[in-house]
Amino acid sequence: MKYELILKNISRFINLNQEEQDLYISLFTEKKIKKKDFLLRQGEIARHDYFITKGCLKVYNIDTKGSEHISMFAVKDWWSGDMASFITQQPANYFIQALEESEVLQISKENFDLLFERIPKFERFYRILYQRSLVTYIQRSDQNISFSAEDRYLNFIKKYPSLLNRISQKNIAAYLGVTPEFLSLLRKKMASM
Amino acid sequence: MKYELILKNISRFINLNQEEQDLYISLFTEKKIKKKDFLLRQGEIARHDYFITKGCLKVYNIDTKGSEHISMFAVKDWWSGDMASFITQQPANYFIQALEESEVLQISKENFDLLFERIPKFERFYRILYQRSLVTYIQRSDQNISFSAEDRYLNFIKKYPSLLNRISQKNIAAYLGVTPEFLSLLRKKMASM
DNA sequence: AGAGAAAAATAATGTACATTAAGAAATTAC
DNA sequence: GTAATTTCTTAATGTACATTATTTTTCTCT
Repeated sequence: MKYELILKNISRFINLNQEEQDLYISLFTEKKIKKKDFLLRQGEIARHDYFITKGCLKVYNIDTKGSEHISMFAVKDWWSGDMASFITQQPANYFIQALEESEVLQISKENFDLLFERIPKFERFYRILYQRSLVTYIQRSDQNISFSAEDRYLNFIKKYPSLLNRISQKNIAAYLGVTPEFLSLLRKKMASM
Repeated sequence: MKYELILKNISRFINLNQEEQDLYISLFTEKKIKKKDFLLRQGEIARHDYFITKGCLKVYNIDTKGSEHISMFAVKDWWSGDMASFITQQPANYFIQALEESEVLQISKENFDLLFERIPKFERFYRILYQRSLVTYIQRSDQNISFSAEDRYLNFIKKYPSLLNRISQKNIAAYLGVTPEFLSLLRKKMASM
């Protein structure tokens, strides 16, 4: 069944009875996205938060010089969205674009707010989810500043082993924060060792 | 009264009655730290989480090459700690050291767990607190990879205006991820414009 | 207040990565 | 299935920042 994956994801941190499960699922709608289509663009308001059930998307922004920086890749069983924009309902800083034909479950801001009213247990779920994400992002923010491109590439491979041969080097470079030219050079150098 | 600050901090997101306030405060103990003393060292288990009521501390790690990288400065009215170690009770990656004579309120892991049992509202408090921190760290992790040292310096001044003349350039450099020599050069260059 | 230690400034040289440009290989589109 | 686009590779040159070393300034301790 379609909602198994999201219910299993939730059950990592909280238990829901049947009634709660039904209510929870009723707050989501399904959405299919074709390759290269956008869930969100910089400047729009993020009306939804997303749970990925199939495919792969990238969350990125374009800086003042026009370069693209990928903040995360969202794959099956991951949550994604522009949290700042979703929470504050201010214009988004990020684009979310499908790298493959993908499927997501989306929840609107209204339903997200409703969720906490109806099933307060979800405060706990998100407390723990955010706590874990925080640990990851604190680490990543430290690593981005102190690790070489080669170290970050090795980390990328560890973190997203399934993506290495699934997405373009151009996108990997944009995630690492280097030019595609330099990544190409790096890989050549690493292969020769 | 000593606990006004922390109660006011909490009240940003949840309301506590008198009884809850008393219980909450009973879970903390006060601690004074002399300049240069440590609340935590890399390799130790983080037994406490901290709320700063006075002074200034730095949270940093030492990488494999021996360089120091400052992850955050903790000042009055901020929360601090090594979250990964505190939650998992595994060895810490971070040092927490006082840059000035400081005072904190500390809560133990046991009391932190107890808090959620006794006053479930705190799930909500931390859900919102972590949500906000996440937005900050996602931004910072993106900026660390795409911004120049000069941009990051300007951001530092915006984020910590009170610290600019309070802490050494050496520490600012370790926060920015550059050498003190380069920061000195940067400042000279920026002053002459 | 004065000695010693730590921080900051300056400068020379080195390195990781960017930029630009051009050709080769792989994808996409009709 | 071939043209058109996009991606990848390679190479030359440029730049932001690191490293090392020396001197000057500021802070710390008793």
